[in-house]
Amino acid sequence: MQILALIRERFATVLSELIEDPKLRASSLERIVPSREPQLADYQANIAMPLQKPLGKPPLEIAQSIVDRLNLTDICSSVSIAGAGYINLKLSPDWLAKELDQAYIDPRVGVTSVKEPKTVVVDYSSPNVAKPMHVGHIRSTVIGDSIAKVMRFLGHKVITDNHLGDWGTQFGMIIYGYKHFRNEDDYRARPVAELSRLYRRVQSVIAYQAAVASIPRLEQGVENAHRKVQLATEKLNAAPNDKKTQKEVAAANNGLKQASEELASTQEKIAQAQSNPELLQDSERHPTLNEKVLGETAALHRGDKANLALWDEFLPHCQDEIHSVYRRLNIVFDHEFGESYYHDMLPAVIEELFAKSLAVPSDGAVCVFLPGFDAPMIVQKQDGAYLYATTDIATALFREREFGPDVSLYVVDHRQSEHFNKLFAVLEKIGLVHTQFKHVSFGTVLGTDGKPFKTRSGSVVGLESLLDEAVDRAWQVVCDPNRLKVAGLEMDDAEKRVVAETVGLGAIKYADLSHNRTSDYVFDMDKMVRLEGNTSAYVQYSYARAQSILRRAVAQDWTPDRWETAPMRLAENIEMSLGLQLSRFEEMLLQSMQDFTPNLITEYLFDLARLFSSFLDQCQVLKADTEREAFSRLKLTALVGRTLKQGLELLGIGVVDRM
RNA sequence: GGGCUCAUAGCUCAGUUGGAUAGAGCAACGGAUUUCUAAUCCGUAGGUCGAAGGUUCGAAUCCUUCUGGGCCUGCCA
Repeated sequence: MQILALIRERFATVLSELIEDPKLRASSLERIVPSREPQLADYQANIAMPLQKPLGKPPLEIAQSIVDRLNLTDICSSVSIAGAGYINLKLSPDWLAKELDQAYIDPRVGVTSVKEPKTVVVDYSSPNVAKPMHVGHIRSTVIGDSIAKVMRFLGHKVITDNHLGDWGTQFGMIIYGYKHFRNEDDYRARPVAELSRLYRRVQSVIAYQAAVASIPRLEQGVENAHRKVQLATEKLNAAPNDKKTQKEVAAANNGLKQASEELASTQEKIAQAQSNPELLQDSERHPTLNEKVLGETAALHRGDKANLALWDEFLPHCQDEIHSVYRRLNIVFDHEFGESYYHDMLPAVIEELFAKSLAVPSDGAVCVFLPGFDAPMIVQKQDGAYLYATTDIATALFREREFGPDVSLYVVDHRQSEHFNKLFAVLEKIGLVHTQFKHVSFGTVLGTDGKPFKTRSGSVVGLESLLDEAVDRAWQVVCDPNRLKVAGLEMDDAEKRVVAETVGLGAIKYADLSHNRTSDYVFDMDKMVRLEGNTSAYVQYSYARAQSILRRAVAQDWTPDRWETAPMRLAENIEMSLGLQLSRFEEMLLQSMQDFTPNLITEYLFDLARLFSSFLDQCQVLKADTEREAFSRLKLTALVGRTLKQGLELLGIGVVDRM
């Protein structure tokens, strides 16, 4: 149901008589929007004011001439002019009720399929398989999954692909660790845990060695910063009132502070590592470990039999682990073409780049220089190894052959935006002009300390235990015996488990999706499982209340077949508001996919749930004055429930009938 | 140095692409209940939209400058 589109059509016929310039007409139509002032209007047209100059008439006069020609009598109960020239529309409750009657008999709750479906590839999640998954992975996974679901629901042909990091340096780490540090018994008993331990062990030695190696550079940096401060201070003494010099001193001091802090924190890391005898011993016995690991990786890529055999052996275990997470999150991909899948195609990529005069040798590496970028895109290293940029090009070429997408989305965090800008520039030069590439970037997941989770440093909470914790807390709140008793819900343990799982996982997903994806977001378990306010639990709870009423209706013999065919009526203001919100479901979905912002969906669902609560507060459903009224309200309740369920489903969040 | 990005209520965040008096949630305060599930509803209070200019009918939103964070910046992904 697209009421806005219908209203715009009506305006379009009028505007074609008043405005000659087609561009001006189009921009005017876009100024017809859902009202920002629900008290005054349902929809508003802000078109008269900007036409003041082009038409050379006062806005109120323009607005009046538009209103005079408009034919909206079937749709609207009132069309009025207000303020500086706003045209305010109020929908007719009778007309809206009929539209909702139509939506009700539609399994898609009134959402039509797009007229021109596009083939859309969504690349999301894409973890490195050998590293344990952590909170940092959740954004790409949850946001990407939701975008894919919504696009598919809207009628597009969607292909999801989990671009697994199954071929990178981390395998060199595990292979090296396996060769030197493995505990055979542990490996046999629990391969994934052992591999993960090996990864961490190797990784921490490399981090330690890198920290030690960086000390001279950091010390030099502090010294340089000192000198800068001295120079700037002397300059300031010579000219105490020069503002530019004052700034220089401040900047120099700031630089010194930063350099000192970096040195101090690195020294602290080293000190911490040195209190760990096992790590020190590893480091002594395996100097320059990073190079050795790169050597193992290079050997793997060269086709070294032993390493390849190990890779073949490790990969299924690693995949099992991440698949168990996806199973739990209820996420299924169409494809999982990991990086390794493209390995054989990489030489051809380099050849093609040379053939098209895009690539040039530089400092022993192969680079693509691009206008507007300081640094080139490096596609082959000095040692001959390929990089993720190379793989990304190969992937895009493969997807072009295989799927021929109109749109290709990369749901990856914002730190890689420059990489994608370069990638898209290269792809265009190669000739992939048919596809619209888009980096759907998102902010960093921060800890409660406000600092980003860093894959390579410190102890990171594993994703699995995080999910466990959320479910655990959901259980404590939702399945509290006192609460269930008061609510009159008797649940066995099996039902409780389902409820806790649904609410707990929903909390994590919803918290993520409800933030504007472009901003950084603080992962705070305490807040998201509090189950109050703008949370998944509130929306899920509203759904459960709706189901409860429908159950009670059946119990008093008001089965759906009796009221489903009855006409809906939007008599009370709150019913009208609720109906209006229901009618905007499709518009909202289209809006949210315009720039791929799922937070519009959570916002919509939260608003819908709140309106529903107000409705239940103000209107009796089962004890309505007349049966006719009760039937209408039952229908409204059912439609709210279905819309909530459908909306949550598009976010990858489930519902339960009782909670 | 260059580039990207962010700054909105005490806290966490929205803000429909430039529209009317800047909105929610949490926290605070005051009301409502023999509940169709109170995980609720209604209300009060809380703001120099980081700062200063500019663009125009109109700016949190656009342009410039400044301040302060975050990120990226040739051989990780």
